[in-house]
Order: sequence, then structure tokens, then C-alpha cells
Amino acid sequence: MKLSTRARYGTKALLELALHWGEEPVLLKDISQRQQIPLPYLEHLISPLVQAGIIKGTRGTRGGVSLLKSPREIILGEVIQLLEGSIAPVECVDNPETCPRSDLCVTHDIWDEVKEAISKVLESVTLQDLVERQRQKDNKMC
Amino acid sequence: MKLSTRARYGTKALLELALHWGEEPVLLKDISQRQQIPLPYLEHLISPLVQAGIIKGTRGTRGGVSLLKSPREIILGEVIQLLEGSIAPVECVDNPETCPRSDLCVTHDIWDEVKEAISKVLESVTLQDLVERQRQKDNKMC
DNA sequence: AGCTTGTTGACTAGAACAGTCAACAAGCAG
DNA sequence: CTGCTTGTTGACTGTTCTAGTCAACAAGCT
Repeated sequence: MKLSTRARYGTKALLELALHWGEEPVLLKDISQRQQIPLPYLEHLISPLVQAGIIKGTRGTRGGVSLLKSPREIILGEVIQLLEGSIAPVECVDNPETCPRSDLCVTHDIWDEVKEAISKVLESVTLQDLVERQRQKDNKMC
Repeated sequence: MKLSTRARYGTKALLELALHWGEEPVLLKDISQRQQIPLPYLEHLISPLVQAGIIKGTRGTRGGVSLLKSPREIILGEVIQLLEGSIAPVECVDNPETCPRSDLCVTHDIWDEVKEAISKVLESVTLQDLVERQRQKDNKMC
């Protein structure tokens, strides 16, 4: 039941961008350093996020990447799904046709409940929420 | 976020045993056939369950495996944890020392909430619940 | 003695994943 | 236009994990 590092790194990278929302683009190198993500690996996480229209990259001097939407509009569940594929703990929850008698299978029902529980948490959190939580933590440090 | 087949197969195997609670031991071969689990693979799932004192095996003619506790006392979460290791979506939720500043990390908090949500579902279901759900489904078929 | 059944451990094939390297494309500045 | 900076892409690798197999063994019944 582990989350891939793709999803973890991706979330952290987007959080970093959300913290700089409205400012200049953020360098991949900076994200990499601040969030402890190997740069060449980060490059690969960026690509699907660009394709999905969540962020955009600017090349050249004073380039970098930046959010295309407000952090308030970006749902964490959306991001995870994008990077991770599906949230479902087993294949047949999303594609009932993959197991012959999923309608007779009681375990199927349980896995579906698990999926819903996870989904409920992830769909209720936006990048903005993360930003606010982060700022609150930072304040406590002073 | 996929559940391993270990956990899936294990759950189905235990459900099969729960359906025969109080009767004679069930043959591994029968579990294998009824729940579509490769026999040699099933053998390996059995071992940790025996060690944990959930089931016991009887060798020889008219042998098989059977539950040691009432289905009512066997929590699904317990079983999953046994076969899967941990439910936590990321390592640092269980072992905060593995990431240097987990107390400053907001994503950490989210993953923890996800874990709690999963846990709440799995801890609330017993094998007996599965049995009852199964019987209900079977009745609808008649 | 011989059959049946569970138990154990070694082994393998394959996939997935994290991570790297190198070539390339696009933009800015002098 | 030249050269620097930065993102983009694709090929590649090493490692780990997982599912699954095989074969030897132990224990119990008839």
C-alpha cells in the first residue's frame, strides 16, 4: 500500500510552486534542493504535470516552472491520480471486468470502501490548504 | 497504492476458512480452487498466518487448515498488516526518524490522515462481517 | 508401509521503480 | 549572431520487490 516516490516528490514540488504563486517562475534546481529531489528525476515528474495543464515551464534565463492555476483550484487527489495512476487498492475496483465475478465478491466491496476513504481525504485537500498549513508551522517556529 | 496479491489472496483464503468455521479442516487444494489462488503460492501465505496464531494446519489424511479463533475476533486490519507489512502510504508515517524534518513537513500530515482513513475502514471489519455479507449476496442469487 | 497433507527453503522470471546520462529545443542577453 | 541558461525528451541502468515454481521434507492417518 505504499505511495510511489513519484507521487510524494510531485506533491512536494507542487507545494513549493504554490508557496511562490504569483511570483517569478521557480528553477527546477531550486525545487530539487529545497525539497531534496534528485534533479534528473524531478525533470520527469514535471512533464506529466505540464501535459495536464497544471504548470508551465519557461526556458532560458530567468526561466523556471510556475503554476497555471490558483493553488486553491488544485486538488491533491487530482495530482496523485495523475502521477500514481489510480488510487484504487486493487485493479478490479476501477475495472470490474478484470475479475470475472466481482459482483459476487465481498472483498471487492471492502476494497471499494477503502478507496472511497482515501479519496475522501485526498479530494478535500487543495494546494492552498497545504500552503496555509505550512505557513502555520513556520510561524510556530519563531 | 496497490495492495499486494499477498494481502488479497490472504483475505480470500481466510474468508473461505471463516465460511467453514466449526466444521472440518479445509484442504489447501480446495481453497486454491475455490478462490483461484495458485496452490504453491497459497502455501506461502499460510505460514505467517500460522505463526501469528490465527490458523492452524493439520497434516495427513482428513487434514487441512482451520481458524484458531472465531471469525468475530479476527480483524481485517490485523490480517492485512500481517501480510502486507504496514498500512502507511509512506515510510515516515510509521517511522518519523527516517525523514529528517517530518515535524516540519506538511505532506507528512496528509499521508498520516490517509493512513488513519484506511485504518478506520479495515479495523472496523471482521471476518464474521465478510461471512455475513457473503451469505447475504448468496441469498439474493436464489 | 504407504498414502495424504501441510511446511519449508531455495530458486527464477519479470515487472516496476528510482535514478542517471546525454542530446536537444527554446529563450534571453550581450 | 553567439553563447549562456534553462526546460524537454528519450534511452538506458541497477536494484528491489513480487508472484510464482520446484523439490525435499515432516507429520499424521489407515
